[in-house]
Amino acid sequence: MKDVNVADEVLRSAVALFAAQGYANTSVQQIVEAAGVTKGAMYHYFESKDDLLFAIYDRMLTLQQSHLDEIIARGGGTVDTVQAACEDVIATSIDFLPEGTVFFRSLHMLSAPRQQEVTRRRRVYNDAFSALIEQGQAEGAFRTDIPRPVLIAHFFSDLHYLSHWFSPEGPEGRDVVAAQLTELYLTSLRSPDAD
Amino acid sequence: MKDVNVADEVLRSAVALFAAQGYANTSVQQIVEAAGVTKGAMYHYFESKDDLLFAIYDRMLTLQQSHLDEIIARGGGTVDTVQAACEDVIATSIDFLPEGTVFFRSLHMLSAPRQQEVTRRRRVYNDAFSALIEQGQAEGAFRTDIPRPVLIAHFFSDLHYLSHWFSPEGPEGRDVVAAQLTELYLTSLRSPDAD
DNA sequence: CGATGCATACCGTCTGGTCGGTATGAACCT
DNA sequence: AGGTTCATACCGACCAGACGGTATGCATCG
Repeated sequence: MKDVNVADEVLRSAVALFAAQGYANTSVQQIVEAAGVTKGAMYHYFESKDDLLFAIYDRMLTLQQSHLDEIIARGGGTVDTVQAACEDVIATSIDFLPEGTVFFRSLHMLSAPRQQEVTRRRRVYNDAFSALIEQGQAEGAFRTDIPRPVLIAHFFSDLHYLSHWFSPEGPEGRDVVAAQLTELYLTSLRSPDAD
Repeated sequence: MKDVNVADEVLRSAVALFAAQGYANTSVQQIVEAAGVTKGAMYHYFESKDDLLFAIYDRMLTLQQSHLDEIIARGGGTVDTVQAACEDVIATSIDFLPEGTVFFRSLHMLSAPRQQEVTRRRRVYNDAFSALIEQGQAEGAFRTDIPRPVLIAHFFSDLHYLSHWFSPEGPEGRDVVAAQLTELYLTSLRSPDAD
């Protein structure tokens, strides 16, 4: 009955601790204590500490991918699509702040082959976003005087930095901040000589 | 004669290793081996591993502060000042990419009191930048419909993310990227109804 | 000769991971 | 239905090694 529950609880605790203290600085003991289980139980579900970290990455990557797929499937007008995508992605990033922290900070702690897999799947995500913008450029809605990789990085930087300043207890709510950051980004992205 | 040299070499190696593998995942052994000295030598100059990390932070904070002081001292027209400041800060961040990586990632590894000091000095830096923008807002050059903390975060996010995508071997040089990111930021920052 | 600048050997602690064992319960045989 | 078997879920004591840090010793220099 606790079958899934234990693994889930361990993952939950691991995310919180990794985000707060970093992967290398968090011991397996701490994790299992926080999860209220024993080390034996944990090692029954995960092969190693590395395995545990990868499970977190896998979850996030899957979530990210399905999320973007859905957005693209919605399709429609390009500029509006990009705007909706940005707001959506930012809002989701806020919902998963601790996961995001781990996601961005702990790549180099993974074993080499897993690092490669994560990088590969991340690139897929990146490319999908890049394609959205390229489409907008083709329609003349987005500026083309700045290399697309820079435009992409300029957006992802906002996601990445969220955990360093955004607080759920802060004055602005999730959706407000998502809208504000999107507004800033789209303003800089729009073609100067658009309609 | 090697007085300063040893401590310097150790710091250099530490920055490179901390940036590449993280603080907690880097052993003192690795650092001294990379620096070509012994552990005894290192502990002659630094009290602890924590001390070593703090020395890196101290260097960066000092550099940052003097840098911003200089920019502000230059003064002049607000919008141009902000633009120059942005380009300058981004370019400098590129020059110190590994240091920046450590600077952003390893705060929570410092001992509590030192963490506070770093946070305090960081806030000073932040506030100075915020004041620059406030001035621009007062002159009607910058938008006021979005909270200033969000505007600030939107800028610092670019700095923070640099180490995740910028490569000195990439197609664009340091100054070009600095100019492009500044252009993007200032476009989103400018008041919609400016001259 | 004392102080500085190191080298070397060593220590206690904590880490990720292992391993023998047990409780539980479903499946199967008779 | 009662007994046997077997897999799964889990426990908790334990280990080898790596870690940060220290103590001691020695060479050099002023």
